[in-house]
Amino acid sequence: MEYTVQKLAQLAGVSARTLRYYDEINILKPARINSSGYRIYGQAEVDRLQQILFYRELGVGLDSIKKIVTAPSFDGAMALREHREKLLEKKKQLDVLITNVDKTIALTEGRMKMSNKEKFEGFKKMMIDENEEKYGKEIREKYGEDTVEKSNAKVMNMSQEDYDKVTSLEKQVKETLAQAFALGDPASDIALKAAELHKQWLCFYWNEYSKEAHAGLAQMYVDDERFTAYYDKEQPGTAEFLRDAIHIYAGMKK
Amino acid sequence: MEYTVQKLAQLAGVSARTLRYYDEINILKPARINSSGYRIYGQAEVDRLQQILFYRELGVGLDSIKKIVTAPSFDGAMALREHREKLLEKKKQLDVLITNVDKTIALTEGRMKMSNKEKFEGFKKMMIDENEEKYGKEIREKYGEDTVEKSNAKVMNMSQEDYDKVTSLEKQVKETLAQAFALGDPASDIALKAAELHKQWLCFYWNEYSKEAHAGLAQMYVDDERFTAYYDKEQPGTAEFLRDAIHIYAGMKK
DNA sequence: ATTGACCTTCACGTTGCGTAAAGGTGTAAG
DNA sequence: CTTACACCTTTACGCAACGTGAAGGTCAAT
Repeated sequence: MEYTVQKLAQLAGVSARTLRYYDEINILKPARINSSGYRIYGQAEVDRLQQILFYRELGVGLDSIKKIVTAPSFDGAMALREHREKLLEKKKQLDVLITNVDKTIALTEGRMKMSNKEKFEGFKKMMIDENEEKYGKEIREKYGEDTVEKSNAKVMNMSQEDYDKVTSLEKQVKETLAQAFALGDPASDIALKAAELHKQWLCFYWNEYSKEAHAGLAQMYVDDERFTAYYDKEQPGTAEFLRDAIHIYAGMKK
Repeated sequence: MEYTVQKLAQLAGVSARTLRYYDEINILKPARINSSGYRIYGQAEVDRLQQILFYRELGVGLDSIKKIVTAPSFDGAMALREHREKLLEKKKQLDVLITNVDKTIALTEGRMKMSNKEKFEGFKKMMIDENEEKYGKEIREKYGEDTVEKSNAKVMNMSQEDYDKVTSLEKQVKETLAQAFALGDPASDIALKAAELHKQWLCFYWNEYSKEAHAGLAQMYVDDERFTAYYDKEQPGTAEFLRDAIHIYAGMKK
């Protein structure tokens, strides 16, 4: 059986252009060229194309595929193992990305208007963490502890104070909330104190504060499992308790 | 504070070329150009670059970033949700790829020389499954059942019989093995029958058979958790039992 | 005046094809 | 025999996001 470009393309489910390209880069040459200059492929080429597509399906680059299919003695397993590592790396990166996107979505969904500054803080922190992980040891060995510390401080120095404040507030909210939860009354002074601290914390992220928005966010803490999980981590029911306290604090429960 | 390209580049951890490119595509213009034609960036540009890098870190394309940062009223959350979907898709694809690469590695590691034909069989089956999933409904509605069936048959007809045989053999091996395992003796007739069937099955993948290789593969079933998991799925210990049976069948245990 | 480290604008290379453009070929129908 | 239409060919630009020179101007210090 012999095939022209179009026929083979249809058979294999690729475009004719792809076949011409494969010809061009010497990865799949036609069996022969007929008198009119048409590319004619035979069974061997069909088989070879299958191989190529097989590896392509695995995400292997064409140049690597070339090595694999042109040199039959080439260690395909090694190439695949290397490729596997790359895939795993990519997947890890994707997981990080998805997590971050999730976080960002969670923030924007809460109608929080995170200032650019804060956005960058998180971003920089992320970068620092990554740099630490990747190059931390190497750099520390080369330049000593001090330089690294200074470098990190420099990257972070823009509003380190703000960051510290918000972190501290977050901690206070959690502690106060835990105490209030132990008492069990969302209308108690300490519960309202927790709500107040939560408002302060919130004001680091929101440009304008309103009782309605605050109450809405509190409700979302209960409705959205991501937030619920965060608040209920220590004590199940905390998210609900916080919502009630905030609703009372915001005067939403009459 | 004002920055030249290089300074800003260093501050933000990108290349000067990147900044010039961002200028070129109108995603980040310098605050002004000085008398010598140098790009001069100010605080606002620094902030904007942070935004850009933030989204870039999330894997968002530059054109999408452009929309997000140039139109402040643009729904960033929606863009992010869409982006999230893309990421999840990619991840799923990656998982499939990794699984397939794993399988292929497992095969080559087992020194199985899967013929191209068989490789392609698997490949085609994969493609058919995918096509079915994606377009099956649409195509069926358009062309009716028959056409689809014929089309699938056509793609598969190359060695459908071989495929059927090997599938049937695989089933027989599993069943015989289960029976033998219930008796508990890897030297029993039925256990050796399972080993024999396993050899037949194996011969569909291997070009040449040797007792040593067969025994080696059997050992790998125990050593490599991927295989162990496969054989132990119904009854834990089956992989080990099969290894013993094959070793006896191959005359490796005296 | 001369380095050397900056800056500028082209402009080509990367990957895996898609997509015309401009023209030749094969075959069936009018 | 012409016409139509589907197929084939080569050539070449376009895509994303820059990397990497090349050729030449600028700035500060020596």
